[in-house]
Amino acid sequence: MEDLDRRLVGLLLQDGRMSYTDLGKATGLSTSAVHQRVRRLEERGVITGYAATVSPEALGLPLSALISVTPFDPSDPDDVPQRLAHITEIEDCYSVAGVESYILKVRVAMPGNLEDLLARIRSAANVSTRTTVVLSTPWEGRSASASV
Amino acid sequence: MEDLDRRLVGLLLQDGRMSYTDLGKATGLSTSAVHQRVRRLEERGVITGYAATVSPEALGLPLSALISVTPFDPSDPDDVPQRLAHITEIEDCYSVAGVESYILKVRVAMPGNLEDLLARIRSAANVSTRTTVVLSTPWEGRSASASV
DNA sequence: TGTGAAAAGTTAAGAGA
DNA sequence: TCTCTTAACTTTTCACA
Repeated sequence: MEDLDRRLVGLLLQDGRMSYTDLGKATGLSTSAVHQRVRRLEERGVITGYAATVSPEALGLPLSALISVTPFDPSDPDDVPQRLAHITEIEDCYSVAGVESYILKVRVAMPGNLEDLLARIRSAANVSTRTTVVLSTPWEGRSASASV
Repeated sequence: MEDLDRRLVGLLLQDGRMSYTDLGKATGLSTSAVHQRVRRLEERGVITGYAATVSPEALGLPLSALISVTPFDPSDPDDVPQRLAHITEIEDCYSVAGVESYILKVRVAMPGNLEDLLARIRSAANVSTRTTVVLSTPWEGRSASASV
């Protein structure tokens, strides 16, 4: 990928609503050249979409936790992600190389909701869980990709 | 927060570049009413920004890992996040209630870079680390906030 | 909080190098 | 792959309910 494309991606990571005109000013390209390049980045799957970033606290979800998930029965077919997909509190789901099989990141309003959520996770996927509560978030979503 | 605001936030989580005109059509509001509401959501800090979402693989960072961080010397002043802030590979930094003090999510190009990164983390913050490699990501960034 | 209207700015698509 | 052009659309601001 070209340097110009990298710069466009970097700018759009910082401000996903930046206009093609401003992207052009920042890169020295014409508006339509920017437009074409961004469209190509989208088509190639480098840019997969655009999203508002919201404050979970402001939306009433101040409590985050990381949950390690281990299947009870290792002989079960491993369809844990599918079994958990409908649970909207689970923001991220990683399959990992560790003592656990999966690590989930969840957000809820308060401790009672976390208790309830854990019960739903355990019964939906037939797993045991180990939960680590997040006390504070020095930063999040800083796009390591920005370093590219 | 009102139901209309929730719907606007939900729509902008899904498509952060949606026009005010289209947001108006989706909510039944006039363009300028949408504009005012979105501006207020931004001012109140509910919407904190907009970002392109990119594929880390397409950017050449296919290897993710979760790193548990524990200070060597518990009597040290705890400024681990500040000491790590300059390391751009660290996408998320959580302070947690567990045997470890922090959990980091990082992205790198290949195993060698992970080795190098761990050395930099340990020496920058005077910590020990325990690393869990991510094998696959069934989903990520699904905005639990969408459930609001 | 909302509306509608008008000016200023942006996007999208095509022709041409 | 770039620029330029032009029509269609979107944003922004304002007066007013």
